[in-house]
Amino acid sequence: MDKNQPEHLKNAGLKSTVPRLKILGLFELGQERHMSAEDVYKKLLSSGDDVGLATVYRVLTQFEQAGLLVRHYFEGGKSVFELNQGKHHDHIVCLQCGHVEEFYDAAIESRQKKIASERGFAVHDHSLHIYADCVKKQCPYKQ
Amino acid sequence: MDKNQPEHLKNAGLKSTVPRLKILGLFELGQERHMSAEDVYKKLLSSGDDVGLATVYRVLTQFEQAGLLVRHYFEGGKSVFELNQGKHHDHIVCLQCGHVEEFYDAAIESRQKKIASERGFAVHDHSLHIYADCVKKQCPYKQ
DNA sequence: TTGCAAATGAGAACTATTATCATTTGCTTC
DNA sequence: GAAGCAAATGATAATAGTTCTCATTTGCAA
Ligand SMILES: [Mn+2]
Ligand SMILES: [Mn+2]
Ligand SMILES: [Zn+2]
Ligand SMILES: [Zn+2]
Repeated sequence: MDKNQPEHLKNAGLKSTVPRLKILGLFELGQERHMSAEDVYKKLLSSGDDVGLATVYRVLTQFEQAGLLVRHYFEGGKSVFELNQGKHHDHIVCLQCGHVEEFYDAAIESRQKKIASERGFAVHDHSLHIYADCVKKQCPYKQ
Repeated sequence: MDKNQPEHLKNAGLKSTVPRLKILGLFELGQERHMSAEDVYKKLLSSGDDVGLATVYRVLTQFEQAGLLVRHYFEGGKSVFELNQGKHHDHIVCLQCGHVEEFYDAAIESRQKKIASERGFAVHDHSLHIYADCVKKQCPYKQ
């Protein structure tokens, strides 16, 4: 595990507490890259860590504001978070199994900037979600 | 007002009822193109029409399933609906005033298809939302 | 008209999330 | 290391958006 976690928190202006370290750890060395608050909460519980759900929500929001995590609003109404690695990307979400795949396309990005500026908008950010079915892949829920 | 509304409903396999006609009317001749359930409910109330909130939600979902409306999930957690005019488009949302502008870009659309199919996904649909500030436009909330 | 399945409306229930507040914990200072 | 204290936590209440339940009403076909 990453011994610099307390530093990561300090650098972000957050004091190093048990719940924060556990949650950051889940993202830094977890197998799941995209997790909702509920996902995080359940993982903590099942690994015996006793963290309140309110704290999970609070910490996720703080991490987002501190730039440690990025939040996405996928369909379905719940926020999903992932480690902020400084590289913007967009997502393909499988409607059968929920599998999330990432992609980045410079052409799409530049078209967006162009379109927005032509129309007199100063872009803050954007979200591009492609909802699809895995056809060639292993999809645990589909066959 | 559109005298063919009952036909529109019939064609969609929905029987022509008072709440359905009122709601469809709001979208067909309303000034607001993108409306949430709450928006629709409030408009009905303020025009003296007594429709239950549950009915509004039910009817909006039925209209979506019937292909009369399209639903979008903008940030903020509430669904927004608009008349389905058969032309897919994406949205720029002003973070100051909430103004929504529509755009369509063939290059972006085809890049998306390409990316998804290269990775073995069969696209159902997608959403592209650009969050921005109106800089050249009239923004009632900004200045 | 009558009959009845379909639709509606009031309110309960549910889901995701935020707010409240008494208790606990991570530093700082002695 | 112990004391002090602001910041953080956790249990739970509250909120927002939406769906469910079920008794009553309505559209429409006979
Ligand atoms: Mn991602
Ligand atoms: Mn639109
Ligand atoms: Zn992008
Ligand atoms: Zn598009």
